[in-house]
Amino acid sequence: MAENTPPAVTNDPFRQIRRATVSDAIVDQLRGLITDGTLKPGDRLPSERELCKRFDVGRTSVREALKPLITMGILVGRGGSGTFVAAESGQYQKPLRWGLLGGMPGDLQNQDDLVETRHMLETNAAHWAALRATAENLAAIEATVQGMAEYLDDPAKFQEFDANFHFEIARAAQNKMLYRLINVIRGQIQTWIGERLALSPDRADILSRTSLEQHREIFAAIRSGDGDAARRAMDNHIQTATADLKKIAK
Amino acid sequence: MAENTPPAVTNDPFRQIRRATVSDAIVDQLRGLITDGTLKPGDRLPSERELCKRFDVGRTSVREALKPLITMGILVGRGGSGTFVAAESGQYQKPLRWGLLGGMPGDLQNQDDLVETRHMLETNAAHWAALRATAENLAAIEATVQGMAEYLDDPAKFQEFDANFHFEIARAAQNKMLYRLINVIRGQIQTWIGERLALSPDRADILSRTSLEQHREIFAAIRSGDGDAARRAMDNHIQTATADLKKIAK
DNA sequence: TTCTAAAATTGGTCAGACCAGCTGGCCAAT
DNA sequence: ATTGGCCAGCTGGTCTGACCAATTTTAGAA
Repeated sequence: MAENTPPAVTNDPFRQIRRATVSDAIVDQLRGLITDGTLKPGDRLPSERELCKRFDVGRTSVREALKPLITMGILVGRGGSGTFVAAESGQYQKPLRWGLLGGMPGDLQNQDDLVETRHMLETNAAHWAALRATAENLAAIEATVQGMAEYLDDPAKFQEFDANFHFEIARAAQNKMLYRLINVIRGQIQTWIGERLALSPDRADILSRTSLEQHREIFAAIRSGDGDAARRAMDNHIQTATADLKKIAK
Repeated sequence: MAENTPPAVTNDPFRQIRRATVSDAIVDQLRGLITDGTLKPGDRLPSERELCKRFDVGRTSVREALKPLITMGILVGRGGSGTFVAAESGQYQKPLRWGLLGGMPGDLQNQDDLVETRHMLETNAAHWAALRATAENLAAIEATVQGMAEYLDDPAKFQEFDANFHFEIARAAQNKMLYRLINVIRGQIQTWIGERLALSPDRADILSRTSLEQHREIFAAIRSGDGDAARRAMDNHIQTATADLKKIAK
């Protein structure tokens, strides 16, 4: 593994001197306003020209402060209308994706890392979901299972409910950090599944039926509050699903 | 948990339209050049004025493309010198931290999520490390254990080797994605440990001795290639360490 | 050759301008 | 009263040109 620059322990008393640039200071301030709730999702920021006057800086600096926040999905700029605080769900997706997958060539080893990490995250999510799921969580999960059953013959719809099933479990685990991770990694997995399935659409049907049965088992375990059973069920599901999809690749 | 906007399944035939901006296109292109290795860490980008001519756009657009990459730590701008590709470790640290911790708010729920996620990541890392550690990995891990033993009376040094112990295990798991996650989360945990330990420095000594013993057990399990034992040992270590630190908080 | 001071280069910032798209109000036609 | 077109004003996106401070390079002096 490359990934040098290990722990990077800095005992150096001569720290780096970095005078804050104007735009970075504005970034920090805006981030603070968002995290402390002064600016809530959907709120509209003052116009750039207005911010120039408020901060007493040039418009360049304001824009260069807004730009990173926009690129990372924390703000959204709508030309002609204004700049708005993005929905919370979008505020972490892009940086997380960049951080996890960024700078990594899409080679095979990487694919394996992805699948393995996903396995770890989702089995644990199932475990915690079994212990913590609320009534609403259970209802939401059950709804996705029913959706899958209903659309057994519509691969696109089926996959949609399949994905939602996993999302709802991640949500039921009541760990925001875990939810975010699964959300992002699941996105990658989903495209991978799509590629594989496109190779032999005829297989999709039988895979779906197996998958549905496994989802039912997972849900049953979660509903019964049995954390270990939920973990095992999810483990079993992911193992077989991954294996099946890899077989298709051949 | 807030985090609404679940899977965001849009069957709406009237999709959102968004025109691409110039700077975003440049961002994508630059990220591509970095990902595919055309631009390697340490490389110097053409000057902004040069990029203007290459892309045939205004300097504003070039700068607004560079700014997000700089803010996320993928590039570093040195005034008077140029803009450079950051070291690989810097390319995922900051984005990951932003995405995972969404600012840096130290609210309680967040802290629990952090500890729980860390537990999941590290126990799995130990498991895989036991199955995959190379001779070099084992040597590196052992070195950190020896370092801890040597600096039992120097809390700062001890913590440093402690942290490196966990980093080396993460590395030995041979999963780059997992390594990055642990790297970032460990950073947060480390500051948390520091805070707690500062509250009662006298406790540090006895905690260190217990910790060292547990590290030895983890290492032994990894060296023997027993994945389950390694997971249990790491689980035990983290559980007790977390509990002890939380007690200090009182 | 070595040292030093000037010149060129670079990122950071500002100001002013223009464009395309959005918003909201006004008004005529229905 | 509702609809649809129209227009003026505002907003973000982009471009240009300029200045500053820090750095790098160069050229000249020793």
